[in-house]
Amino acid sequence: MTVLFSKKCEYGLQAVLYMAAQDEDRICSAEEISNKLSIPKEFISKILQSLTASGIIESKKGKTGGFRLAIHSSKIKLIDIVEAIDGLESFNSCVLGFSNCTPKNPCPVHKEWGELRTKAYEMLSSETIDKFKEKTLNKISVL
Amino acid sequence: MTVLFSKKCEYGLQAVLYMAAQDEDRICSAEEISNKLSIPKEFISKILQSLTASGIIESKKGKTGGFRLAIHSSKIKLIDIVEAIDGLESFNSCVLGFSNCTPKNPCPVHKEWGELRTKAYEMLSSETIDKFKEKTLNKISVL
DNA sequence: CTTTAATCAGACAAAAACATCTGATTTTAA
DNA sequence: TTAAAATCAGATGTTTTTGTCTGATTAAAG
Repeated sequence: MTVLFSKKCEYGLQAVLYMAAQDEDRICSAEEISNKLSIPKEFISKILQSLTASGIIESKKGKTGGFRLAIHSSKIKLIDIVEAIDGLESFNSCVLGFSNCTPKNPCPVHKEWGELRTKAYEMLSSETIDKFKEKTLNKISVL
Repeated sequence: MTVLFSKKCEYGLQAVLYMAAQDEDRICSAEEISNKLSIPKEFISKILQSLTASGIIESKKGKTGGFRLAIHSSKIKLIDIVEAIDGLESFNSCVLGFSNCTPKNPCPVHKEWGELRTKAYEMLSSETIDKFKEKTLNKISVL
């Protein structure tokens, strides 16, 4: 199979976008996120826990507990979520799997792939997630 | 982790590029490929078997047996190898993992990601692997 | 105070990906 | 003719990823 992000990361991205699309300060339970996004509850719970540890979201314990953004959506980029879950290694490793792939010892597609990778990185880091609020709401409404 | 191609696919790409960089019609054993590219022998053997089944390479059995391209390197593109091993599904599925991600029900990054995906596809399908011969030889020489 | 409903921590289980093993068959060459 | 060296097919084993379970803790509300 070919994948860009792990399932964990996909789910994490979805969940954070979901929370960013809610009314400010509203708390979402893991169960709500699980239901709305069709993600296994126990699995998304674990992912939300790790995002809490990363400081991207914060949790409230006890009855009426749940999660919300720990920082304003105008300060969170998609790449921050990717970095917290999958790390940034793939933006720095050879697409063909060759070791020691550097400008001095490039793989056959080094230059071309490097450009693409840079564009992907830019896409994930140029906009903050508040920009996605409306699009996220539209998407969620049809799930 | 974040990955573009599976390990199988990376190894397959490396192996086919390696064979394409050899003198025409020269046969390479799985062991040679394993040694030169530092890929576990039994694993690359399996991958070579499946590439043989796909018709990209051909095998010769018995002593002095091995593998070579089944078609000229001027007719093989990287995407053909990717398709044979990983399939093309990822070029047609949502980067955020949303279901039913279409122009009508786009995910928040649908348009931007679509453009990148198209560029990646073009990179893999625009050139045939005979173009990579020299670069491959250079790369292999330092492994 | 007790019940309820949530997160949290860590163990456990299942599935997929990665890798290896075994034995059969094929072919070359001594 | 036989030994050696290769592919082939299928089973098996290992590791990583994905997903689940259990019990503890926390906090609100009856």
